[in-house]
Amino acid sequence: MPRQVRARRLPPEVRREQIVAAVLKVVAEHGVPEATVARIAQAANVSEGTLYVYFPSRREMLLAALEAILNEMYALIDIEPEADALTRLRKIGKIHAQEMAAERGLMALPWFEFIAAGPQVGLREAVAETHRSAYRRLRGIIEDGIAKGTIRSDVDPDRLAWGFYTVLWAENIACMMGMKEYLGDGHADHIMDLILSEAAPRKRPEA
Amino acid sequence: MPRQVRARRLPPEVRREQIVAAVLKVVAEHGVPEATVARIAQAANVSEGTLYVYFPSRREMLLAALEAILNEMYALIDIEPEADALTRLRKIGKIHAQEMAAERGLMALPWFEFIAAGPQVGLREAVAETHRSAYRRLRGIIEDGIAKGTIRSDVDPDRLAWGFYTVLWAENIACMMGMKEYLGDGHADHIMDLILSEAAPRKRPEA
Amino acid sequence: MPRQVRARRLPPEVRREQIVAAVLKVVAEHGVPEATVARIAQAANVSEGTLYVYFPSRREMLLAALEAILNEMYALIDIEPEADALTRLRKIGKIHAQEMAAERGLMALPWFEFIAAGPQVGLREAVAETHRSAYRRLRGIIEDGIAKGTIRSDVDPDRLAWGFYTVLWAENIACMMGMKEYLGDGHADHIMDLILSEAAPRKRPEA
Amino acid sequence: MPRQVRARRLPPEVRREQIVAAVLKVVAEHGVPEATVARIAQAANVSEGTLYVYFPSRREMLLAALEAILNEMYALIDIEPEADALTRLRKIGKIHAQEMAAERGLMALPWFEFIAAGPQVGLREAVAETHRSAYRRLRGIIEDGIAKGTIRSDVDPDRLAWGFYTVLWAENIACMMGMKEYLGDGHADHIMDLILSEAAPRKRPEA
DNA sequence: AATGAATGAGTTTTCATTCAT
DNA sequence: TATGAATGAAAACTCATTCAT
Repeated sequence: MPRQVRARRLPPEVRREQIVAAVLKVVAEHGVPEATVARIAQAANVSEGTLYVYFPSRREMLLAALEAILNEMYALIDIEPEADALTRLRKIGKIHAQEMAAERGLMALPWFEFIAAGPQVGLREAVAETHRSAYRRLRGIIEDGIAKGTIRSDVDPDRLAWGFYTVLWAENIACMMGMKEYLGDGHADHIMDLILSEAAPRKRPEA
Repeated sequence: MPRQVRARRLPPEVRREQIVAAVLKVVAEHGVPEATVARIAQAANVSEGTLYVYFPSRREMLLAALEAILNEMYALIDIEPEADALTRLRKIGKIHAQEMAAERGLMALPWFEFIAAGPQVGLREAVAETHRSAYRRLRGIIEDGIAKGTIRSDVDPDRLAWGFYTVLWAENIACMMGMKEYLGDGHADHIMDLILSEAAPRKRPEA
Repeated sequence: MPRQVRARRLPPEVRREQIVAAVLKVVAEHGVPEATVARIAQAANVSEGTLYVYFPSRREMLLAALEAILNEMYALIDIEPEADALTRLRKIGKIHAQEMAAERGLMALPWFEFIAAGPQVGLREAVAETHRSAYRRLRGIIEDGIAKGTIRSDVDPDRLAWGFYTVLWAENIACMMGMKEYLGDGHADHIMDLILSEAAPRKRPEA
Repeated sequence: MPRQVRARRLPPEVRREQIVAAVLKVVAEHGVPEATVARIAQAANVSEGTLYVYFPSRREMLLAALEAILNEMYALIDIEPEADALTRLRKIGKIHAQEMAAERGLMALPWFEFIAAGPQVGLREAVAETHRSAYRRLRGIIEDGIAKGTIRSDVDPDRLAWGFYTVLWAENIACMMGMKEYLGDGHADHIMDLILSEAAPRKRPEA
């Protein structure tokens, strides 16, 4: 007869999600190096031993959390899927900037928080892969826009996608360092406009 | 009970620099969280005790290394001091890009490697301050350019300086994650051109 | 990476007591400053890590041990609770003297062994508080005796209690320094008699 | 040409005294466990290396300091050497009590501060020997008093000397723990009177 | 499946002692 | 004689991982 039932028997998938959510919470609050299994267990309202029933190691827990962030990023990218490419890009950029400025949600958990484990733990490669994955999705939008004529046909999709990404990254860094002066004064927005205006079709490239 | 004299007596200043160099080396190789005093001591070829003769704590060692990076950044910014502002900015951008692509020198040790110690250690604030310090220097160049007429007078120096910084940051991130495709294909250069061309005086601001 | 299971799983309370016992043993043998966690772990036959499962710090281990000593002292004070006050005091004094002379049991672990951690650790205050606590209990006996007429009504309970305590302290010091000549030849007993005879009611206060 | 002359060449004996004084100062301030050679060197205004020119080890420094305390105790005992024995004892007791209450001078550095190094360092035995030495001197006064008739001839000098010592010890302990209530309210004085009145010659032994 | 007590290697930091200068 | 840079063993404490229950 157990004195206290901490966690009811739960479907494995649910339990896993519960743990992943806990990892994200702890990482957001304390950063990766301080995301100890003890803290994760507490946040997940589960014993430390249970974590190891669902994950072979702390590293795997972090990777699972990274994947969750990727999905969040996908969700952001897939916002307003019926709009034209440029509109979509602008929308994505705007929301990202807002999230960064507000330090809110998963987006405010900068991806490279995961870089923090050091170059040799192998999380960095995972982060890079995550970025590449999101990047490809983004470029898909651009290529689609070119095909549909909503983006100038002479635009190099790689160039535009990376330009877009440049701003996202800078926002992430600024968010991570708490540089309100960068996030708050629309500097990133300005660069974003500059980059996207290059891609706008018709007439002069400047509006 | 000292058993063995490993390192010959050295002028304190030299030894300090030796240690700082070791810190940078270890951080570059393993990242901040894995930059243990044991590793630093080994890299500096001194005992762990010796480290504490020169620094009161591991944190101070890291801060000293951060300062060295800042000085490197200053040196980069002060390159070609007699040239006109735009030329200087272009030159700084070019060298930074090269260093990042080559993963060479101190510049290739991305500043925000130091962010990796986790939000609670207080290194992040130090990094942010370092960035602000370099930023101000950069803006000084711009303001000087405006005063001398080599930069358009209607340019907002903050906007331009942050725009410039945006690219540096993105390059740093890409370098840190080993994203050769970003660094090698001139994507950052392109954004840099876009930003700087806005600031060029005479004629139409866009080519 | 746990290699070996040294200690079988035990009810937490039992393990805690086991550790406290180990602390007392080590302190008695080596003194507080040399009561290292390594020694305590060895004495308790658990790993050092296990100690920190039950106590947040070495200091807390020492305080727990101090509390155990206080309880022992309480037990001594509460001996023969139905006897009259003077008889009780005499009995307490006698047993204390015996324990000190025999260097036996917890009583032989002088309280102020805990003072030895140095003035800055803050254990001294805890020791003082422990003494005050036992002192109050002792004074309670005396006040009770006065109320019941077994102690002269003109006796100042504080004076008598501190007088009693004076002898206990001296015995402790002598025990700690191994001064057999003091403990063995009844010198403390004599002072104790002197002090208690003052408190005896009726007739002449003793010749 | 040395940049800064810390300590002029000094007669060895003077330098030794300088160091011993530093040890006492540091022990009084920080206690034995915290009396590090670094602190001692600083207090003596001498390099750490120099300490080892005059003493083979930290332990010897502490023992030398203990000896200095013994001399201080001798000086206290030899106060008013021409007075009669009881007067001398009363005087000694009074000054000791004052010093303890005021936490002043070397006397306020309780001897058993030196016990703090732990039972196995061998300082305790040295402390005990110091006490015995002072004890013998004290008993000499008493024996002298008996011979001269200023102390009752039926008094056991050992008993009286130890009784006297009992109070000194208790005062030391109280001082060490900061028990103002004991030191300030004359409790120790009272016991002292009790003990000494036993030794007063003529008439009844005191009421 | 779930637990959490137990582990021990590893972390940062301290400090008595030595010895080349 | 005097120095203080250098040492390394040992201190307190942390934490990912295991496994008997």
